[in-house]
Amino acid sequence: MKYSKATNYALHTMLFLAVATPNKLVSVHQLAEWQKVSPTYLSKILTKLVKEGMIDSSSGANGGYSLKSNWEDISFLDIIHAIEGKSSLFDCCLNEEPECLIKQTMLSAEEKMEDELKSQKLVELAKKIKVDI
Amino acid sequence: MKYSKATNYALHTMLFLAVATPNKLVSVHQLAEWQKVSPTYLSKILTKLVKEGMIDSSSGANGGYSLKSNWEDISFLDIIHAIEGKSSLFDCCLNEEPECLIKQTMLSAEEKMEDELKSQKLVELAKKIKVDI
DNA sequence: CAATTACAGACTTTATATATCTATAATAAC
DNA sequence: GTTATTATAGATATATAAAGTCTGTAATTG
Repeated sequence: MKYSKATNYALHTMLFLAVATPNKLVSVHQLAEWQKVSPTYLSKILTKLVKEGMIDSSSGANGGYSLKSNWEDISFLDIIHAIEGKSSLFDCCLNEEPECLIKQTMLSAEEKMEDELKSQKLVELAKKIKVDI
Repeated sequence: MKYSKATNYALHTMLFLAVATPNKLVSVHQLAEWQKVSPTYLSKILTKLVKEGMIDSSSGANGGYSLKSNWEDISFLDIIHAIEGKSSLFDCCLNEEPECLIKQTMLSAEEKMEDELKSQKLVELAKKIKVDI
């Protein structure tokens, strides 16, 4: 069980936008070159973030992606959910639902991780990095 | 990102052994039929648990699998690690290691889940089920 | 010896992630 | 308006891992 590379790219892109250019537009070409991934593939990932209302996009020359005004509220969990979906990590193989104790246990553990991811805001990491620079 | 079915089978098998027959030997045939999975495939999964020292196996007629004497110490995390491996759920795609803040954040969240899984012992679930019966 | 059971390795199948290719739509610059 | 630039969408291809099968071997019991 691993987080997908798509989640990896999404998180790095969001942090890039938050740190380097919180207002300016950044083209997928730039973002893709930096992360050594193909622009069309990264584009698909970023489109998911657009649809979830985390970033804006504008076509045409000098177009690109930028954070939305409410970006300081965005948590790690928001980004992960946008890419991986929101379904739980475990589903009981048998027909013991909804009483499957194993599933209940797994879900309660998963919630612990999600609580932490929800508390981790993008803006906090961005601040840390800016201080370092 | 999902837990594998193999982890699902392993957890259910361990709970079965803990509840139904904490001492007796149970053949993979029985366990597989109950979970509607092929015996050879389940056998591969259970062999991992044997190698991790969680269960014993004995060949020959009336052979099968049984919990080891220290089974009351076994946690969910132990079983999951035996099947999924122990590597972390997230690896930074870029070469920012070991300072990648994103990775650090992801790992700290994962640890919250693991702490919970470590605290959840198989024996507690077994007790709950026995009371229900 | 014969039946039963676990174990091991090669192999196949299936599903999903990853990535590419091509075409279309929108916008800006000229 | 034309051209260049950029995002978006859909179809397709490739890679990787999970899930499962097949066959044979080893160990134990009766």
